Amino acid sequence: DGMVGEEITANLRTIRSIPLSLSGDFPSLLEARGEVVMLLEDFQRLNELYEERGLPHFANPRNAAAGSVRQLDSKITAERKLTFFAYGLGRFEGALPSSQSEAISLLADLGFLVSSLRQKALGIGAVADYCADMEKRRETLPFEIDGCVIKVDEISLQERLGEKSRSPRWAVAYKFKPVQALTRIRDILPSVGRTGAITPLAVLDAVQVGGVTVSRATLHNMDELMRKGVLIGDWVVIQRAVDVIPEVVAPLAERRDGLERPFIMPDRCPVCGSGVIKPEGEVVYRCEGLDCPAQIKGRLKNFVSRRAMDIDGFGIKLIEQLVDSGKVRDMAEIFRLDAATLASLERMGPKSAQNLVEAIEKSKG
DNA sequence: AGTATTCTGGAGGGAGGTGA
DNA sequence: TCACCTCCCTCCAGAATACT
Repeated sequence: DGMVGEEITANLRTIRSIPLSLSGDFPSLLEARGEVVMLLEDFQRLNELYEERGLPHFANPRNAAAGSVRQLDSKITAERKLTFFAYGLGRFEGALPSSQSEAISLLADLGFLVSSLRQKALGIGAVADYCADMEKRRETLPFEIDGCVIKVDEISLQERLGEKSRSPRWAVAYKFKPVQALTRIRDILPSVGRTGAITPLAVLDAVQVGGVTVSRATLHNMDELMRKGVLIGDWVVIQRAVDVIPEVVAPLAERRDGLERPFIMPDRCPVCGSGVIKPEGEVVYRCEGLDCPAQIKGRLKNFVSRRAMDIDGFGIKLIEQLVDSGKVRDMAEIFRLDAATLASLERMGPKSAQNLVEAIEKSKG
């Protein structure tokens, strides 16, 4: 996140397209930004190798590349064969290029691999043509892509445009149409989140979409479900929104056989049995229960996963046990657990329980 | 009024813990 | 030692909410 992260230098040194020394007239300080990818050819070869070794296949190049970079043993990373494409400059000391395209040419001169598909386009028409052309050529490329990045070329204009909190205003992604697939909705379940929001969740017949097995998809809320007109038992088109989140696009009404039935929002929370209300002006239905285990677990999970508390090995499973046994309803209560409960936790044995006990003892100090 | 941020959902895969 | 399990992290759309 800019402050905390993983040390992957040793792994990156195994990537051949990252030069270990720069060539030509290089600046005194250079931060090369880019992307690590696994070429389709290398992905296929890797899976063949794993096949020979009797190991499971990798599902897709993107996750295989992400996992390879995180390896603790760089020998494994070296074997995976990754490729690095440089696409921009970060910190820099020296004669700064005046445009994005010059910056990329500079990176190439210094010995970095840069994309040969990049192109300068004058005007939005040329940009649109380029994107359309790339979408056509998508299947023939040596790596998977899901779109194009369009950048303002002149650095002075980039500086005038500035940045938003997480992304610059001078660059935008154009995403291709997502890959779609057909499957059937087995059931729609009401799922209770940490805020009590009850979300209709489609349980699907598992189907492959863009290198991933999809078996569940959120329908967000009742309005969204009604707008799409989805029934339990429907054949539906699904897609991965921008290649990540599974989404139900639309039902195929012509495939209905009359056995489909609508999802009805329960009037009692499926987890705690409390009433379900739809607050005025809101889209979501909510569980009214103050002690709803689903909400408590959700809140505690969220709290822990955001590392608000620095307890090593503090397990979600342990939280669930504490909530299920009725011993804990919020974070503060964890620190007020009585001696008998702590003792029984310690007897449970798992390291996470002992870590928790230790953390609580420390907090009392 | 318009823009930014936060929250929520699911899947894949690595790391590390657990138990036989 | 090995198989299995849990957890974490990442991605982004849509809704709600916060901020300018």
